[in-house]
Amino acid sequence: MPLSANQREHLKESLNRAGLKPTRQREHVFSVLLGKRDHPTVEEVWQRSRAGFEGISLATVYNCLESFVRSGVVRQVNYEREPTRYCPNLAPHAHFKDAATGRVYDIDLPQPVLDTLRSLLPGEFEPEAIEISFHGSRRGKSRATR
Amino acid sequence: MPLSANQREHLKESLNRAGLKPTRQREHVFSVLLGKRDHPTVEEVWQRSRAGFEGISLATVYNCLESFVRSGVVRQVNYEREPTRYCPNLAPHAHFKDAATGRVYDIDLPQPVLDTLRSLLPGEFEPEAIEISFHGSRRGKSRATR
DNA sequence: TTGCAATTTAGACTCATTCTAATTCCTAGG
DNA sequence: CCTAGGAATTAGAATGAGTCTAAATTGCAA
Repeated sequence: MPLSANQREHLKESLNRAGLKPTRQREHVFSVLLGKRDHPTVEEVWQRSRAGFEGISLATVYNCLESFVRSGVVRQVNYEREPTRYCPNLAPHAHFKDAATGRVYDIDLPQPVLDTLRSLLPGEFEPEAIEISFHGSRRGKSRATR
Repeated sequence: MPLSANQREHLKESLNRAGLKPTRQREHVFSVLLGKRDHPTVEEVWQRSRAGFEGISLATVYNCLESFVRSGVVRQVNYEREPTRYCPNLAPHAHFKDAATGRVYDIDLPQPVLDTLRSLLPGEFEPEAIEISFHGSRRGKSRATR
Protein backbone atom coordinates (compact mmCIF):
# COMPACT_ATOMS: atom_id res chain seq x y z
CA MET A 1 0.00 0.00 0.00
CA PRO A 2 1.73 3.18 -1.19
CA LEU A 3 1.62 6.36 0.87
CA SER A 4 -1.12 8.88 0.18
CA ALA A 5 0.02 12.35 -0.83
CA ASN A 6 -0.86 13.58 2.65
CA GLN A 7 1.04 10.86 4.40
CA ARG A 8 4.06 11.39 2.22
CA GLU A 9 3.96 15.10 2.94
CA HIS A 10 3.60 14.53 6.67
CA LEU A 11 6.57 12.19 6.69
CA LYS A 12 8.66 14.57 4.64
CA GLU A 13 7.98 17.52 6.92
CA SER A 14 8.65 15.58 10.08
CA LEU A 15 11.90 14.22 8.74
CA ASN A 16 13.00 17.62 7.52
CA ARG A 17 12.26 19.18 10.88
CA ALA A 18 14.74 16.67 12.32
CA GLY A 19 17.30 17.42 9.61
CA LEU A 20 16.66 14.16 7.79
CA LYS A 21 15.69 13.42 4.21
CA PRO A 22 12.84 11.44 2.82
CA THR A 23 14.28 8.55 0.86
CA ARG A 24 12.80 5.66 -1.05
CA GLN A 25 13.60 3.32 1.79
CA ARG A 26 12.17 5.56 4.47
CA GLU A 27 8.94 6.08 2.56
CA HIS A 28 8.59 2.40 1.97
CA VAL A 29 9.24 1.37 5.57
CA PHE A 30 6.83 4.04 6.74
CA SER A 31 4.13 2.73 4.44
CA VAL A 32 4.72 -0.74 5.84
CA LEU A 33 4.15 0.58 9.36
CA LEU A 34 0.94 2.30 8.36
CA GLY A 35 -0.21 -0.69 6.35
CA LYS A 36 -0.69 -3.01 9.30
CA ARG A 37 -1.10 -1.28 12.58
CA ASP A 38 -0.13 -4.03 14.92
CA HIS A 39 3.10 -3.49 16.83
CA PRO A 40 5.75 -5.16 14.76
CA THR A 41 9.33 -5.85 15.81
CA VAL A 42 12.20 -4.70 13.63
CA GLU A 43 12.48 -8.18 12.24
CA GLU A 44 8.81 -8.18 11.27
CA VAL A 45 9.06 -4.76 9.68
CA TRP A 46 12.02 -6.05 7.72
CA GLN A 47 10.13 -9.11 6.46
CA ARG A 48 7.20 -6.98 5.39
CA SER A 49 9.41 -4.36 3.79
CA ARG A 50 11.29 -6.88 1.70
CA ALA A 51 8.02 -7.89 0.08
CA GLY A 52 7.76 -4.53 -1.67
CA PHE A 53 11.38 -3.44 -1.69
CA GLU A 54 13.79 -5.94 -3.14
CA GLY A 55 17.00 -6.15 -1.14
CA ILE A 56 16.38 -3.61 1.60
CA SER A 57 18.76 -4.42 4.42
CA LEU A 58 18.06 -5.05 8.08
CA ALA A 59 20.47 -2.25 9.00
CA THR A 60 18.42 0.14 6.91
CA VAL A 61 15.22 -0.88 8.63
CA TYR A 62 16.91 -0.18 11.96
CA ASN A 63 18.03 3.17 10.62
CA CYS A 64 14.63 4.08 9.22
CA LEU A 65 12.83 3.23 12.41
CA GLU A 66 15.32 5.26 14.39
CA SER A 67 14.83 8.28 12.18
CA PHE A 68 11.06 7.94 12.56
CA VAL A 69 11.39 7.94 16.31
CA ARG A 70 13.76 10.90 16.19
CA SER A 71 11.38 12.84 13.99
CA GLY A 72 8.42 11.92 16.13
CA VAL A 73 6.23 10.03 13.67
CA VAL A 74 6.48 6.72 15.46
CA ARG A 75 6.75 5.47 19.04
CA GLN A 76 8.83 2.69 20.48
CA VAL A 77 7.18 0.13 22.70
CA ASN A 78 9.16 -2.06 25.05
CA TYR A 79 7.97 -4.99 27.09
CA GLU A 80 10.53 -6.31 29.49
CA ARG A 81 13.57 -6.95 27.39
CA GLU A 82 11.81 -8.39 24.40
CA PRO A 83 12.62 -7.02 20.96
CA THR A 84 11.48 -3.42 20.61
CA ARG A 85 8.20 -2.85 18.81
CA TYR A 86 7.09 0.14 16.76
CA CYS A 87 3.77 1.91 16.77
CA PRO A 88 2.56 4.65 14.41
CA ASN A 89 -0.30 5.67 16.73
CA LEU A 90 0.68 9.08 18.07
CA ALA A 91 -2.38 9.83 20.18
CA PRO A 92 -1.62 9.41 23.88
CA HIS A 93 -2.29 5.80 24.68
CA ALA A 94 -1.17 2.93 26.86
CA HIS A 95 -0.41 -0.61 25.79
CA PHE A 96 -1.86 -3.89 26.88
CA LYS A 97 0.07 -7.04 26.22
CA ASP A 98 -1.80 -10.30 26.13
CA ALA A 99 0.41 -12.84 27.86
CA ALA A 100 -1.06 -15.74 25.92
CA THR A 101 -0.62 -14.44 22.37
CA GLY A 102 2.02 -11.76 22.82
CA ARG A 103 -0.23 -9.36 20.96
CA VAL A 104 -0.13 -5.71 22.00
CA TYR A 105 -3.25 -3.54 22.06
CA ASP A 106 -3.59 0.23 22.23
CA ILE A 107 -5.57 1.63 25.14
CA ASP A 108 -6.79 5.19 24.86
CA LEU A 109 -5.61 7.60 27.56
CA PRO A 110 -7.96 10.52 28.27
CA GLN A 111 -6.19 13.78 29.06
CA PRO A 112 -7.61 14.02 32.61
CA VAL A 113 -5.99 10.71 33.48
CA LEU A 114 -2.69 11.98 32.21
CA ASP A 115 -3.11 15.13 34.28
CA THR A 116 -3.79 13.09 37.38
CA LEU A 117 -0.68 11.03 36.84
CA ARG A 118 1.32 14.16 36.22
CA SER A 119 0.06 15.56 39.51
CA LEU A 120 1.52 12.66 41.47
CA LEU A 121 5.03 13.91 40.84
CA PRO A 122 6.76 16.09 43.40
CA GLY A 123 7.36 19.61 42.10
CA GLU A 124 10.94 19.21 41.03
CA PHE A 125 10.17 16.44 38.56
CA GLU A 126 9.64 17.60 34.99
CA PRO A 127 8.29 14.68 32.93
CA GLU A 128 8.81 14.52 29.20
CA ALA A 129 7.09 11.22 28.65
CA ILE A 130 4.86 8.79 30.50
CA GLU A 131 4.67 5.17 29.58
CA ILE A 132 1.91 2.94 30.80
CA SER A 133 1.81 -0.73 30.05
CA PHE A 134 -0.57 -3.38 31.17
CA HIS A 135 0.23 -7.02 31.14
CA GLY A 136 -2.38 -9.73 31.47
CA SER A 137 -4.81 -11.86 29.56
CA ARG A 138 -7.89 -11.41 27.40
CA ARG A 139 -10.92 -13.25 28.55
CA GLY A 140 -12.34 -15.45 25.78
CA LYS A 141 -14.45 -13.17 23.65
CA SER A 142 -18.02 -14.17 24.46
CA ARG A 143 -19.35 -16.71 21.98
CA ALA A 144 -19.99 -13.97 19.58
CA THR A 145 -22.35 -12.63 17.05
CA ARG A 146 -23.28 -16.04 15.75
CA MET B 1 24.22 -5.00 56.86
CA PRO B 2 22.91 -8.44 57.87
CA LEU B 3 19.22 -9.20 57.67
CA SER B 4 17.05 -8.71 60.71
CA ALA B 5 15.28 -11.79 62.05
CA ASN B 6 12.06 -10.50 60.53
CA GLN B 7 13.55 -9.90 57.14
CA ARG B 8 15.19 -13.30 57.12
CA GLU B 9 11.89 -14.91 58.04
CA HIS B 10 10.01 -12.95 55.37
CA LEU B 11 12.49 -14.01 52.73
CA LYS B 12 12.41 -17.61 53.84
CA GLU B 13 8.63 -17.82 53.72
CA SER B 14 8.38 -16.17 50.34
CA LEU B 15 11.00 -18.43 48.87
CA ASN B 16 9.38 -21.52 50.36
CA ARG B 17 6.00 -20.53 48.99
CA ALA B 18 7.65 -20.60 45.56
CA GLY B 19 9.29 -23.95 46.26
CA LEU B 20 12.73 -22.42 46.71
CA LYS B 21 15.19 -22.58 49.58
CA PRO B 22 16.89 -19.83 51.49
CA THR B 23 20.61 -20.16 50.95
CA ARG B 24 23.61 -18.19 52.12
CA GLN B 25 23.89 -16.56 48.74
CA ARG B 26 20.22 -15.65 48.52
CA GLU B 27 20.21 -14.15 51.99
CA HIS B 28 23.28 -12.14 51.27
CA VAL B 29 22.08 -10.79 47.94
CA PHE B 30 18.75 -9.92 49.51
CA SER B 31 20.48 -8.00 52.28
CA VAL B 32 22.44 -6.11 49.64
CA LEU B 33 19.18 -5.08 47.95
CA LEU B 34 17.69 -3.88 51.20
CA GLY B 35 20.91 -2.15 52.20
CA LYS B 36 20.79 0.49 49.50
CA ARG B 37 17.40 1.11 48.04
CA ASP B 38 18.35 2.68 44.79
CA HIS B 39 17.56 0.60 41.71
CA PRO B 40 20.72 -1.32 41.00
CA THR B 41 21.48 -3.33 37.89
CA VAL B 42 22.60 -6.94 38.17
CA GLU B 43 26.17 -5.82 37.71
CA GLU B 44 25.84 -3.35 40.56
CA VAL B 45 24.25 -5.93 42.83
CA TRP B 46 27.12 -8.23 41.99
CA GLN B 47 29.75 -5.63 42.88
CA ARG B 48 28.05 -4.88 46.17
CA SER B 49 27.55 -8.55 46.96
CA ARG B 50 31.18 -9.43 46.41
CA ALA B 51 32.14 -6.99 49.13
CA GLY B 52 30.55 -9.21 51.80
CA PHE B 53 30.61 -12.56 50.04
CA GLU B 54 33.96 -13.62 48.73
CA GLY B 55 33.70 -15.25 45.33
CA ILE B 56 29.96 -15.09 44.68
CA SER B 57 29.46 -15.48 40.96
CA LEU B 58 27.59 -13.27 38.53
CA ALA B 59 25.49 -16.25 37.48
CA THR B 60 24.41 -16.72 41.06
CA VAL B 61 23.40 -13.09 41.37
CA TYR B 62 21.27 -13.52 38.24
CA ASN B 63 19.77 -16.66 39.77
CA CYS B 64 19.11 -15.04 43.13
CA LEU B 65 17.41 -12.04 41.61
CA GLU B 66 15.28 -14.29 39.47
CA SER B 67 14.18 -16.31 42.47
CA PHE B 68 13.31 -13.11 44.32
CA VAL B 69 11.14 -12.00 41.43
CA ARG B 70 9.51 -15.41 41.21
CA SER B 71 8.77 -15.41 44.92
CA GLY B 72 7.50 -11.86 44.80
CA VAL B 73 9.89 -10.09 47.14
CA VAL B 74 11.41 -7.89 44.49
CA ARG B 75 10.29 -6.12 41.30
CA GLN B 76 12.05 -5.73 38.01
CA VAL B 77 12.28 -2.31 36.43
CA ASN B 78 13.04 -1.81 32.78
CA TYR B 79 13.74 1.40 30.95
CA GLU B 80 13.95 1.00 27.21
CA ARG B 81 16.43 -1.76 26.66
CA GLU B 82 18.87 -0.72 29.32
CA PRO B 83 20.06 -3.32 31.81
CA THR B 84 17.26 -4.50 34.08
CA ARG B 85 17.11 -2.94 37.52
CA TYR B 86 15.80 -4.41 40.75
CA CYS B 87 13.63 -2.81 43.38
CA PRO B 88 12.67 -4.17 46.80
CA ASN B 89 9.81 -1.67 47.21
CA LEU B 90 6.65 -3.73 46.93
CA ALA B 91 4.07 -0.99 47.51
CA PRO B 92 2.36 0.00 44.25
CA HIS B 93 4.47 2.70 42.74
CA ALA B 94 5.62 4.15 39.47
CA HIS B 95 9.16 5.05 38.49
CA PHE B 96 10.66 8.30 37.36
CA LYS B 97 13.93 8.24 35.52
CA ASP B 98 16.02 11.38 35.50
CA ALA B 99 17.46 11.65 32.01
CA ALA B 100 20.49 13.59 33.21
CA THR B 101 21.72 11.27 35.94
CA GLY B 102 20.03 8.01 35.03
CA ARG B 103 18.78 7.76 38.59
CA VAL B 104 15.38 6.13 39.13
CA TYR B 105 12.95 7.40 41.75
CA ASP B 106 9.89 5.71 43.21
CA ILE B 107 6.59 7.58 42.84
CA ASP B 108 3.75 6.51 45.08
CA LEU B 109 0.58 5.33 43.34
CA PRO B 110 -2.65 5.84 45.31
CA GLN B 111 -5.17 3.05 44.90
CA PRO B 112 -7.83 5.32 43.29
CA VAL B 113 -5.43 6.16 40.49
CA LEU B 114 -4.83 2.48 39.88
CA ASP B 115 -8.57 1.90 39.83
CA THR B 116 -9.03 4.66 37.27
CA LEU B 117 -6.40 3.15 35.03
CA ARG B 118 -7.92 -0.25 35.45
CA SER B 119 -11.26 1.18 34.35
CA LEU B 120 -9.86 2.31 31.02
CA LEU B 121 -9.60 -1.27 29.84
CA PRO B 122 -12.36 -2.80 27.77
CA GLY B 123 -14.14 -5.59 29.64
CA GLU B 124 -12.33 -8.53 28.13
CA PHE B 125 -8.92 -7.37 29.33
CA GLU B 126 -7.79 -8.90 32.62
CA PRO B 127 -4.66 -7.07 33.80
CA GLU B 128 -2.18 -8.76 36.09
CA ALA B 129 0.26 -5.90 36.29
CA ILE B 130 0.46 -2.24 35.43
CA GLU B 131 3.72 -0.51 34.87
CA ILE B 132 4.03 3.23 34.82
CA SER B 133 7.25 4.98 34.07
CA PHE B 134 8.03 8.63 33.72
CA HIS B 135 11.03 9.93 31.92
CA GLY B 136 12.27 13.48 32.26
CA SER B 137 14.45 15.78 34.28
CA ARG B 138 14.66 17.07 37.82
CA ARG B 139 14.68 20.79 38.18
CA GLY B 140 17.71 21.91 40.21
CA LYS B 141 16.74 21.57 43.83
CA SER B 142 16.20 25.14 44.99
CA ARG B 143 19.24 26.53 46.78
CA ALA B 144 18.26 24.81 49.91
CA THR B 145 17.39 25.11 53.54
CA ARG B 146 19.04 28.32 54.60
C1' DT C 1 27.01 -42.02 56.71
C1' DT C 2 24.96 -42.00 52.33
C1' DG C 3 22.28 -40.43 48.70
C1' DC C 4 19.78 -37.08 46.38
C1' DA C 5 17.87 -32.96 44.73
C1' DA C 6 18.61 -28.20 44.70
C1' DT C 7 21.99 -24.73 44.12
C1' DT C 8 26.11 -22.67 42.65
C1' DT C 9 29.61 -21.91 39.37
C1' DA C 10 32.65 -20.85 35.09
C1' DG C 11 32.37 -20.32 30.83
C1' DA C 12 30.12 -20.96 26.36
C1' DC C 13 26.36 -19.26 23.86
C1' DT C 14 22.41 -16.33 22.06
C1' DC C 15 20.53 -12.71 19.80
C1' DA C 16 18.82 -7.82 19.58
C1' DT C 17 21.14 -3.99 18.63
C1' DT C 18 25.08 -0.98 17.41
C1' DC C 19 29.13 -0.01 14.97
C1' DT C 20 32.36 0.24 10.97
C1' DA C 21 33.94 1.06 6.72
C1' DA C 22 32.91 0.74 2.11
C1' DT C 23 29.57 1.83 -1.48
C1' DT C 24 25.67 4.30 -3.51
C1' DC C 25 22.61 8.02 -4.01
C1' DC C 26 21.21 12.98 -4.45
C1' DT C 27 21.63 17.43 -5.27
C1' DA C 28 23.64 21.92 -5.91
C1' DG C 29 27.23 24.33 -8.41
C1' DG C 30 29.73 24.79 -12.23
C1' DC D 1 25.56 17.54 -18.77
C1' DC D 2 29.32 16.75 -15.23
C1' DT D 3 31.17 16.60 -10.72
C1' DA D 4 32.02 17.10 -5.73
C1' DG D 5 30.40 16.33 -1.26
C1' DG D 6 27.31 15.12 2.22
C1' DA D 7 23.72 11.94 3.49
C1' DA D 8 22.00 7.33 3.33
C1' DT D 9 22.48 2.51 2.61
C1' DT D 10 24.68 -1.78 3.10
C1' DA D 11 27.12 -6.27 4.72
C1' DG D 12 29.19 -7.94 8.10
C1' DA D 13 31.76 -7.55 12.46
C1' DA D 14 31.37 -6.30 17.20
C1' DT D 15 28.97 -5.60 21.58
C1' DG D 16 26.84 -6.84 25.74
C1' DA D 17 22.88 -8.22 28.67
C1' DG D 18 21.10 -12.21 29.62
C1' DT D 19 20.61 -17.43 29.30
C1' DC D 20 22.19 -22.05 29.07
C1' DT D 21 25.12 -26.09 30.10
C1' DA D 22 27.42 -29.33 32.51
C1' DA D 23 30.18 -30.17 36.33
C1' DA D 24 31.08 -29.39 41.28
C1' DT D 25 29.13 -28.33 45.79
C1' DT D 26 25.85 -28.08 49.36
C1' DG D 27 22.60 -29.35 52.78
C1' DC D 28 19.31 -32.19 54.31
C1' DA D 29 16.67 -36.55 55.18
C1' DA D 30 16.74 -41.29 55.50
